[in-house]
Amino acid sequence: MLEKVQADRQAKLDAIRAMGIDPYGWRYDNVEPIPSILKRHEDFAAGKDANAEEPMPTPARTAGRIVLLRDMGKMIFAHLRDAEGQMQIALRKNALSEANWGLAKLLDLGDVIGVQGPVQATRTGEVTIWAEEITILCKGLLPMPEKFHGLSDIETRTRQRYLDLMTNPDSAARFRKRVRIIEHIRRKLNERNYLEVETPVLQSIYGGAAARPFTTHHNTLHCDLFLRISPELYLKRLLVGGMERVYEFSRNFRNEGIDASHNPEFTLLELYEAYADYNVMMEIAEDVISTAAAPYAEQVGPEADRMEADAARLDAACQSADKAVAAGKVDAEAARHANERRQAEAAELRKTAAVYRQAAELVAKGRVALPYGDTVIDYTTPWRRAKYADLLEAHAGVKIDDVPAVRQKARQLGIAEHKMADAVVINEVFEATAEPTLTQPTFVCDYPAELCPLTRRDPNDPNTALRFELFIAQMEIANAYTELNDPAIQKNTLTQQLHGEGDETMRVMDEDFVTALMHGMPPAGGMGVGIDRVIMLLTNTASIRDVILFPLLKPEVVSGSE
RNA sequence: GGAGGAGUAGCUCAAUAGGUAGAGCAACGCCCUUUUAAGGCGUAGGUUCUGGGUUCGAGUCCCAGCUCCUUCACCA
Repeated sequence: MLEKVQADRQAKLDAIRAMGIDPYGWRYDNVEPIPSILKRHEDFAAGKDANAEEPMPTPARTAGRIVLLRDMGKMIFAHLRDAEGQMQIALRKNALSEANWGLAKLLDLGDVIGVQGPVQATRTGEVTIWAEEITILCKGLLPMPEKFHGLSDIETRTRQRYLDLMTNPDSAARFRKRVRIIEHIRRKLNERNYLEVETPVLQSIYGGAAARPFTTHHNTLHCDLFLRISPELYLKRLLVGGMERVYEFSRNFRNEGIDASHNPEFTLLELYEAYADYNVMMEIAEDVISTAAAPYAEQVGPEADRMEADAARLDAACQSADKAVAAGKVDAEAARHANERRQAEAAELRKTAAVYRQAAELVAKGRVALPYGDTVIDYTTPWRRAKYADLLEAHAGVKIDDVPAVRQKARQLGIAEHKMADAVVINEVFEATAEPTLTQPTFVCDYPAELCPLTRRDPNDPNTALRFELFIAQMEIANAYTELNDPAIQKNTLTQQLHGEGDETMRVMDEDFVTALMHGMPPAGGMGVGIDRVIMLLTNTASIRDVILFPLLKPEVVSGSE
């Protein structure tokens, strides 16, 4: 079947070649983005250009992929989709050259073409390019996924992301948002005089985090190397060198489990600022994320409207299907099945719309609110700052320095505490009791010092480290320290290993890093921000795999490759 | 690694009790110059994820495996 479609398309491709046309096209200049054409026409039609010289209809030239095709014999309507929009084009036998019309009749869904012609609305009001000339830019040999439902199979959408992007505008829009959010963060940091730097992915000593690394090998150097689990120790070396404000959008690799919020390779923004501390990092985190969220908060209300309208449309489709069944035009069983699906989809839409509506109400009051799953996150600054010890006491009912009580609580929670160091037990209890409550943006401040080998201690309390983690929607979003710059203490904490931290996440001594500190690192604040998770939050996406273009999947087994 | 779910035409999905595997879209042929998921008539299209087993007969039941999803474990 697929072979037949492919053969049909190949035959058309050959026919195009026989006409002396290259079916794979060439450079095509002066292309106007489709949203721009639509906007131009809208402005013109609204009379904003009424005194302009431009004659109606206005000319346009654009290019895109054919995503809808209605061949009516001597006239063909098609929809062209480009990177950010979609519009109708009309191809008419009378309006095109003979060769162009011959080409038009050989077009298929999925082909990429260029079009030129006047823009004018149809009788029913759809803005359309009435083509005077078309150019084939690329012939597709394989069929596109279905035009209405698009591609929904999650595995195919991920493995063949190009199909997801070309058929699901929502998915394409999400990845564009990702790019814009990262641009926004970069701009914000540059405005603060930060330098974007690049540090090694291939490292002979891995550090800066507790995680299992991927290992690889360099052939001519005859040595094993690790893919970085964190850029931290390199960025701090730059502080020593006098680069006072540095950041890196750092792809890190951790050889650990995969789930909805963990991908083996992920993007961590790490930044370090000399003469700052973790309080400065809090301000930066708040500022950068809340201002990134702000433009999307404005769209929440309209999106709720759109979802409710879609749900109403599905209801209407159900009713017309019922009528068709009553009139005996449609198979009742098939209609019932289709209606069940429509109703389920409508119910889902309304549920989601209700959350958007709730967020929109907050936005109307001047707050920066976005939906995430079935809750609303309020990003309005300042964000809550809470002490680790206070949260532990509030949610676990134990004081942080009452170790026997903490251990008893751990046993109640089913944590095998007897082999764990005190600090590890405390953290287990914290994760089980306090973390699930952290839905709204919260800086959890001042961690047990033993857990934080790279963090400076509170001068008034050596058991407390000046560290915060930022939680939003129960996810750990950022992790920041007032950085430790005393080489003697640093060397000491790197050699300690806590019981219960896991054998394979050994702290590794990096002698050169300690040497760097001995040359003097200014006091500094540093932070890591889980960029993929920030994107998840701001795009209301439940799985990290949907915000990474090509997340890791197990390779498909090719038959006969053994 | 544990538990649960899914895998049917290129795509989106059906198949009631174990009894000839269907529909829409896409494709192919014909008609149609303002259509909107265009429409009409017709044609073709299947290793039901893979491999075993039970049975007169398996998409359906059993066993093993593969991939994906959810969840738990793991996870700075």
